[in-house]
Amino acid sequence: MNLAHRKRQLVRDELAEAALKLLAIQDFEDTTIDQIAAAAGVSRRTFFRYFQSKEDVIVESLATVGEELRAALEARPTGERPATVLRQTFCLFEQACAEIPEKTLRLTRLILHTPALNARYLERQAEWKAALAETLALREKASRHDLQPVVAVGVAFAALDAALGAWVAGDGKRDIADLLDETFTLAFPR
Amino acid sequence: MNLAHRKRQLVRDELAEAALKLLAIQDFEDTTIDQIAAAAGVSRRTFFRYFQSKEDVIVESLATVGEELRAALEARPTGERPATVLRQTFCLFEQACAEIPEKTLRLTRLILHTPALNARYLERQAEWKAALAETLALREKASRHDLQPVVAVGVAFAALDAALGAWVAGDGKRDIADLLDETFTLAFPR
DNA sequence: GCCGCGAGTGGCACTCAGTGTCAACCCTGG
DNA sequence: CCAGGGTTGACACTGAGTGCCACTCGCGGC
Repeated sequence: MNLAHRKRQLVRDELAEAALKLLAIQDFEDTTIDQIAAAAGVSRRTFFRYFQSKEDVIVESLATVGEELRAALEARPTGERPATVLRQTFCLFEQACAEIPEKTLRLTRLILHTPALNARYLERQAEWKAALAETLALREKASRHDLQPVVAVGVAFAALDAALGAWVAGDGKRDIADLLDETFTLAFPR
Repeated sequence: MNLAHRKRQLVRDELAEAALKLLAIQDFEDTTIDQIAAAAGVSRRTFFRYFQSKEDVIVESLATVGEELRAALEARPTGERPATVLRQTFCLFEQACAEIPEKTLRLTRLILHTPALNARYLERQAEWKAALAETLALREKASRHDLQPVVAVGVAFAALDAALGAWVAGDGKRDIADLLDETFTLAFPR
């Protein structure tokens, strides 16, 4: 049973890697699923047994981020002001950028510069926002329809977007942690 | 020449109206372009001469908002702080919500609740953000890579998103201007 | 060793979005 | 009357995504 599971993971990784290799030499729009499947040595039909769409091969790497963000937020000590809680929660992104910088940079640039991928990313981000707003509302004991947590999370993601945009614009030269510090200070003054 | 132009506009409106009528009775995903074209009395091919995609029939109504926002921002008197400038700029949305509330509410709910439409809307929003950030940067005489205007605009849209979300969640019962005041106060404290 | 069973796979056919092409058809101006 | 651009419908085609079915392979039971 565990062997079958690892075999599945193998094909999955093979497909994702084949997609990334193809996207290094041609545009996302020009890349067909037939090409990706052929490069991974499986049929087109099998591709769709692993990913729901062409975009998912790339964006799939963000699948677990939502739960990780929620867990990171819940782990923060009570009493911290929302701005600090959210800033610390976003340390999650710093880690990815620091551990494998060139791959993360390439992937981030790809997602931000490809309309179809950007759309899927924003879809994911909307889920993260909802999850974090809910968790933050519980934390702050806000009433159900209080807009404060929703706005705070939205502002935090505005800071994240600005920081990531500047990060790829500067080819990853500036430290993402510094950029996040700067945008958070601007977004949550005082 | 002007007659031909009005004829074009007629077909365009017919298609948009047919789409809205269909979406009142069935989901966006279940609605095919054949259905919309047939309802408007034209061929499928003609549909694509007026709209680039199925989503565009709905989102097309937002086509001019980008330039309108930019113009509204440029019209604000110098010396106003960014938070005030952006709040006043967004009065544009209040007008639409006030003039034809039930149609705007239906359209907004549709766009926010349909993944494909939401994706196109966010794409548009990204363009608006870029335009406003550029204009604001000129206004504030910020240096080219200053993050302040980008963050300010992002924060403003976080406030807009929260307000619009609450507006449709409350079925338009609460005044959108009040909601924007509330979310802007939360997003730009002091 | 054989049989059955479930999971993974490939192939095929199908729908639907979106695009290129071409012939027919206005309307308008000369 | 006719020559022109602009609009249209029909057809064919690619590519995304889905449903279906037959095949295979590894496994435990008999």
